[in-house]
Amino acid sequence: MDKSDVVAALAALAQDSRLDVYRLLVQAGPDGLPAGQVASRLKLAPNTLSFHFDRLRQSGLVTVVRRGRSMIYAARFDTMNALIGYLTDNCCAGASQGCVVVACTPESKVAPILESARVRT
Amino acid sequence: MDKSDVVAALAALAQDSRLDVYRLLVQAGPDGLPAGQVASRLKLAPNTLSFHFDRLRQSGLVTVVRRGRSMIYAARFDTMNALIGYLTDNCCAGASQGCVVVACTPESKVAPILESARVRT
DNA sequence: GGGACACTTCAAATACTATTGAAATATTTC
DNA sequence: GAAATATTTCAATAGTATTTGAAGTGTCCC
Repeated sequence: MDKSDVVAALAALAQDSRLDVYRLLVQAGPDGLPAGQVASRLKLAPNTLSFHFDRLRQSGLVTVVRRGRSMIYAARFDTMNALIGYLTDNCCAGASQGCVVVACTPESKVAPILESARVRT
Repeated sequence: MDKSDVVAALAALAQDSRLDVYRLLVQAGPDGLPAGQVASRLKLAPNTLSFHFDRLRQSGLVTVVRRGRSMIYAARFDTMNALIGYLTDNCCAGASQGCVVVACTPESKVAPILESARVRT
């Protein structure tokens, strides 16, 4: 993850609605949520939400797959971990004081859908 | 740390120069660096840098104290930890899969300067 | 106190971001 | 295939951020 990716991810998260969306997806876990459910929970207009999802997707923070008429968005934990790693990297020039690194690696409970699941990153 | 603080901190970090500045301060550790040294290392105009420091300070990511003619800026590790905590909070609805939380709590090697050290947060 | 040094503040120009309403696309159901 | 559902794309507008040059403030040293 290079600097421009990090800036893009931070910029994506640095907005009220998107931060809410992202956190909702983080809490939802690897199986994600359909766009409509995010829209209704957060009371966002579908076109506005679509714009925000796009930012999150372009910056690598979420993935999306189509399932029927719905678009299922899910948080990318690898990106979140890389982001945090970048921020805390070489903290205090590597001094030994308690700097623990985060690692979120949850697993999906849903079997991967192979045919209709073309993931757009 | 409430949502608006988190958005402010993320927005502060979501900018090329500021991200560089912040990381430099994180690596420098709790004793910080004088503004001029940051300016020369990152090749930034002093007024531009001052603007960026202000953003970082307003969002609680850095502190500043005057030492003689210099302004010493330092990263606030408590804010960084809170920020990361917010992002990873309730990850996967609290599922038990390996979600470790970060904690950076380094200590200064410099004895606190009591007279001239009015910290502006 | 006068000059040099280290930074900050101000004002103006330019560029980016978010939101809205209207129209378009993909998928399912009848 | 037409209607309904779920979501995206487009165009316009209003608000916010970054940079630059010029001027200002606080501190040290003679």
